[in-house]
Amino acid sequence: MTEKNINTETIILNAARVVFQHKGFDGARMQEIADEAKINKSLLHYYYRSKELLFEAIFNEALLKFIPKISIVLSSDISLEMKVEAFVESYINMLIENPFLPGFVLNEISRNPEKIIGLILQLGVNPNKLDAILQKEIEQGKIKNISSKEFIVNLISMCVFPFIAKAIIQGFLFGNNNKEAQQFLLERKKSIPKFFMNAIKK
Amino acid sequence: MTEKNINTETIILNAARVVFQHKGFDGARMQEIADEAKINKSLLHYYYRSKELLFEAIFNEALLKFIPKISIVLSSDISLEMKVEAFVESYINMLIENPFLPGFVLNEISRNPEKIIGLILQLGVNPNKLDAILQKEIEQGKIKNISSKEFIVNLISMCVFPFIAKAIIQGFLFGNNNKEAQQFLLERKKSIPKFFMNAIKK
DNA sequence: TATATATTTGACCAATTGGTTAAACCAAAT
DNA sequence: ATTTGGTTTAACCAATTGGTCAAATATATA
Repeated sequence: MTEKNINTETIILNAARVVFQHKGFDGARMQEIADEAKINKSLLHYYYRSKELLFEAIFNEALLKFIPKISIVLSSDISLEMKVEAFVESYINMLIENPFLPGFVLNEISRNPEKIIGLILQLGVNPNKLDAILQKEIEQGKIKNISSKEFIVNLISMCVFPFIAKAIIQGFLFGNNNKEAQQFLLERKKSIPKFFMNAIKK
Repeated sequence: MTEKNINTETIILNAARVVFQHKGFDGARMQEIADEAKINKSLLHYYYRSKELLFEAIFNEALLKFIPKISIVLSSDISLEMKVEAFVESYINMLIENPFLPGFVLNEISRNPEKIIGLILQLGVNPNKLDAILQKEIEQGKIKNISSKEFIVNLISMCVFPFIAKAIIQGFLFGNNNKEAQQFLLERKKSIPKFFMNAIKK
């Protein structure tokens, strides 16, 4: 009972994840999610009362995965360069496993910004820690003067954007060759930290 | 007659642009576009036979604006650094005027990649020119070794991504202070070229 | 085994939505 | 003034969609 229960719920969530991430809230159809899960449509409403609630379950999970857990990397006792390397490596690995995540999350946020304000404040990211680290490095003359905001926005931009724009990059720069485009994304695990550290090192 | 004709058509396009860019194809309602244009819904179908056709008109226009016209900047007779500055300046100006453009275009592309393959091939971007320029600079020892693909992807990532992620950046880094976040985007016209050139200069 | 409880299904519904159509309207030409 | 052409509207329609409900089925409990 409980096991079957959990199982069905997982099946539903997996199906909903696929459909919502590909089509967005407006484009997704409850029937399509039911088909994907190979269950009756009514069963969706049995476990999640409405499309809204089912979507929220998927979206919250996606948002948590999308928000990089920088603090873990930051608090480790390694050089800034290695921190950047470790962050990019783990974040791009996540993106390769969840290529539709960024587009999905960012799109739904901009479609409904008010809804996530609460979630964001709840998560409570503190840029202070990064601020302190950067300040020390700057004072020691190791890196150029850069704000933590620029630092984090530039780094995440270079990691995430190519995944959002993969189709267009693949079309324009790789003659629609999927393999080459995919390889390009992979290699960025190495090229981004190199590029990034060159930009800030003194 | 003709004047009125053109006028109505423009009114419709303006209304459709607003609604489609905010809600996407699936989220947009023909009735809402009609309301925005303050006309009868049937009139939409009189000028554009279907939602699809009206959407295509908006999307093609948006795609053309979104694809940076790099060649213009590239062919001018100024240093690479100034080319980068000019490109970022003009591109971010466009983004400030059309903040919803990137999310709209990229989202609809990833929702329907096949449809734009034709458009892309038609536009025919040639990275060769940029390739040649970079190669020369590298040989002259002015910049580090970097492929034109990395060059263009990194540059455009840093320009575009913050606009797609504005809501989340504003929430996390600026305590939902719109003005500060907007100011941040503006200042990137200067900070991106500086950061970027530091990364590639030798 | 019999009873109660939870799960799954098929049939159905009300609301929404893109689209159609015939009639009304309006400006210019005759 | 009447006709003619394109333009605009109101009423309507068929299909889709999220959601409901009662019946059926499986599962656990007594």
